[in-house]
Amino acid sequence: MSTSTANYHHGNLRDALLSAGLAALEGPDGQAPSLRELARRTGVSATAVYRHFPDKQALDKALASEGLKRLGSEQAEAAKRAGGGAEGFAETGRTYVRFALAHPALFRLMFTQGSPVDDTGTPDEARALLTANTQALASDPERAETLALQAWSIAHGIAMLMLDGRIPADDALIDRMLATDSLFP
Amino acid sequence: MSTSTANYHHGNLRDALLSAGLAALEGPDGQAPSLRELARRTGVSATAVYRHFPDKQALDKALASEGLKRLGSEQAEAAKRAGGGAEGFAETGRTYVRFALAHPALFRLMFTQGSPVDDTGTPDEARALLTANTQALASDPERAETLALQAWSIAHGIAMLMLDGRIPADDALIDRMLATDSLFP
DNA sequence: CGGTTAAGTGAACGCCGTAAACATAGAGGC
DNA sequence: GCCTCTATGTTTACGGCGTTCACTTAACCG
Repeated sequence: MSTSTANYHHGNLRDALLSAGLAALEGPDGQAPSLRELARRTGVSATAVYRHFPDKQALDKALASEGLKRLGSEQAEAAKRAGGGAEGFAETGRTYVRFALAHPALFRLMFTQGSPVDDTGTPDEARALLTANTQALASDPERAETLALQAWSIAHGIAMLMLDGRIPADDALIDRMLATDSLFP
Repeated sequence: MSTSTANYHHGNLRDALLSAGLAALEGPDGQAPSLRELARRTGVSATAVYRHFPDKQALDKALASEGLKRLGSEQAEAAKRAGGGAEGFAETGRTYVRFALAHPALFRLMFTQGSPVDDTGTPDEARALLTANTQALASDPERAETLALQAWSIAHGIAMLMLDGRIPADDALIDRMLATDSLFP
């Protein structure tokens, strides 16, 4: 009856759902929102979602992919701000952990969905940064890949253990644990 | 009718549920079992579970706690087999990651439930091993705790990234990434 | 303008965790 | 040996979930 019929054909439900999803993931509950809840918030019936995503997991993957994109750009910006090089690389690590603490539910979602490289073949920005940095910084190019995986693992481990409450989520502690000279000889 | 009335009062439903839960977590689906599914497998109504656990999360916590106990004893055994010392410590790290790969669903559950130190105050064996080893091995005792958290983080990061399919779950790769001399100067 | 199709709807299914009321086995006191 | 009490089960029911199905409606295209 009201003008709300104007958006019966919603215009862009897909984007609206993703925005609502990202917003919900930032909420205080730290819980991934249900499909029905998301539909409710968007003012649409639950089944309408299926016109844009084959199932809930597809929606989650889209959210995860957006999260990965944001992490990558935050890391790139942080590295640039630090002037690149070794200090820039260290900054990508700190940014990784801080991102996880700032967006816990999104960060979890990013990793419980399967790897996003399946379809395109090109890696996300975060991963590209990692390999580029380690290749530039490793003395022995043979060790570059191992170094990359080690650096990723320690940042990811810190992030996860802090998210899961096993380690205090302390900014100074992040710096201390990621101090490169104490880690890599 | 049959002798099945013999276990109407089940004897030890609590333990039966935990066994069924641990068995289900080893299953190929890699999914935590539902409360109802667990009750079904144990041959009992769903609500019977509530006589032994206040809610599903309590059941999950009990399963997680058992998982932590098993991880700790596997680590202790591995360290002893390696003769203790630095090599023993390194072995606890490898065991940590291998445990995660061998019991993915259980390992995940162990960390998505809150820290188990809440009630008793005494840490689990895995954690006790970690602090003992790092205190014994650190040159500077001030750095021992940082070293402990770094070692934990890298093992946990490797485990998680492998479980989530971000890094190939390769035994040789585990060894390479955890090689202590390449990590800690 | 009329018909096809993309994008919405509501009802229904079988799961889930959980609450409430009821039933029974077995232990302990008389 | 009975009676009662309590621990441990059962059935039924509720609301929420993801998903399927049959349907309506808006919008576009020839």
